[in-house]
Amino acid sequence: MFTCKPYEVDADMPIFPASEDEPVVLEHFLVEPPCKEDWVSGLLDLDAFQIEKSFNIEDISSTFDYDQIKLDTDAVHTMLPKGEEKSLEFPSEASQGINFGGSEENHFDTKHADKAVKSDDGSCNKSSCLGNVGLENQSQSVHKTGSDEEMVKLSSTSMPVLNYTYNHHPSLLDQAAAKELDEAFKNISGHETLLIDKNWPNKNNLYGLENYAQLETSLNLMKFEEISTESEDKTIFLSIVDYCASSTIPVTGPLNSESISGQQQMKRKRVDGCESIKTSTSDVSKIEFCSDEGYRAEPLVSPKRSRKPPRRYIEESLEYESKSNNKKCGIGKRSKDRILYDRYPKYKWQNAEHMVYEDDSFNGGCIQVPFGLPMEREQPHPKKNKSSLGSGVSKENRLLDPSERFDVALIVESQEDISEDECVARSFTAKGSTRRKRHISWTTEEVVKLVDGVSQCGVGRWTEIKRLLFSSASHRTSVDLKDKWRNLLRASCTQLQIKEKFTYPSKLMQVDQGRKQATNFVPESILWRVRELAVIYPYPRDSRSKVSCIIPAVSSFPASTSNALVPLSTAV
DNA sequence: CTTAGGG
DNA sequence: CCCTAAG
Repeated sequence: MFTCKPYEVDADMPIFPASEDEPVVLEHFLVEPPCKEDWVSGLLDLDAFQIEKSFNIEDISSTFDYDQIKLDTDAVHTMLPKGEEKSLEFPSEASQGINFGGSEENHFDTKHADKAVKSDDGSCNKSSCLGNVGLENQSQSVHKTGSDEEMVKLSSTSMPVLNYTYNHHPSLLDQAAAKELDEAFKNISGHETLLIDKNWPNKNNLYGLENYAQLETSLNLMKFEEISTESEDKTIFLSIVDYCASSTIPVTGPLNSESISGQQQMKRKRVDGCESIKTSTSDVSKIEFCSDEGYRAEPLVSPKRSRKPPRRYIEESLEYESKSNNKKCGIGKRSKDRILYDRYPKYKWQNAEHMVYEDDSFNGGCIQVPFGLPMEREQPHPKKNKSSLGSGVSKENRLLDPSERFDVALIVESQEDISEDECVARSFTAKGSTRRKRHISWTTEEVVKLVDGVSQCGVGRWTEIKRLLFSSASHRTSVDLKDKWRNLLRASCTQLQIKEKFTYPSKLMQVDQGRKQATNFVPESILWRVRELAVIYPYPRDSRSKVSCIIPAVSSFPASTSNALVPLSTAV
């Protein structure tokens, strides 16, 4: 409907139905603001401009918007009789106001357009509305000054300049308004410490200054023609729009994509406003064109832009929720955190990335991760996720249970438990968070199977063994097998070594039997077998060394091993 | 992805 | 069990 045309085009635009003056004026302003830099130089103390105070680009964008809004509202409020305030926010309202004519004064921000329209529309307003005209003008002026401030802010951010601007049009500004503006400015921008793109001022200030000049011109115009005529209003509006648009441009350059997106938002809003306006009068539409152009004048309308929360952010928050819902695990968050922290002190918690979320910059409406509740860190390597997902159920049963460490023996592995764990695990692993897999102690049967598997497939062929013998045991991964084998190897080594200290025969066997019952102590027979297998299939390195140590022992008990081996493996 | 190895 | 490196 209303396509925004670059304002150069506007100059040529045939679109000015209303009064001839307007086009002229518009052209005037649009094409070339009178005495830009000279004027600017005169107005601003360039020296005062401090490069150090250059802005944080991001801040600029945000502050910019905010300021505008704030300024508009505050200024208007102060300036205008009560009841007017309401209209400020939305163009639609403004348009209505325009149509009805009565309440138009109220709609400034939406802005000048509204005003202009209104003034155009209802001539009555000016006369009848008190100082409506006056007010409007004032408000406009205020508004402008506000924008001026912004300009200043953009350019130098130095208060002196601001003051200067205020003084510059004392007549136009209500002091109270000025104060408020000032305060608002301070509060908002708050930080004088600004960011610093040292290049920024150089590049952009001129531009801003130009705009500023334009503004000034418009202001002057207003001044001179205090009794605002429609054309004037429009011109003013245009100039302002112009200013906004042009001012935004330089900002965008240095700004990153974020700012751009924000501007887009603003643009959208602006369009809305324009539409509403357009409905009211053709003149307005014209104005709208000017404003709409490729540049975004939005800042006038748009509320403070809040950053879109990063995707990961959202995910995390969601995950957090899901976690909180997962109470069934009975895992206190605290304990979880503690364990996690213990386990992954380095990259899970200390990583600065998460700290970012605590940054103030996300104040806006974006989703925040609760500070007190550290999110689980995303797995550094995608590998983890993949493995858990890829191997199907293999790793899913991750449960973070502090008790797991202690009462291992009490946990009798059962498929039910596992499945339950799986659910839990999935929710957690979705994010790649690393939950420690629930400890499921190896049963003797499993050990035997493992040993059998090793004897069949050989050491190191863990995936194969898993496929053949542990396909049903989802909770045992090839890695687990490997680990277990290693443990068995060690156990065999140590246990047998210990054993050697005793007089060989039956005594120890009995002891082992007793232990076996208490804990899941691996039956010696199995250990023997393990050792034998270790000899046959030398386990990579350390096993070799171990085995080498052990081997003599094995050789020393050849009979027992051979005896125990066959029957036990099969029997157990 | 699979193994080997260190923790 | 976890994590990482290496192939």
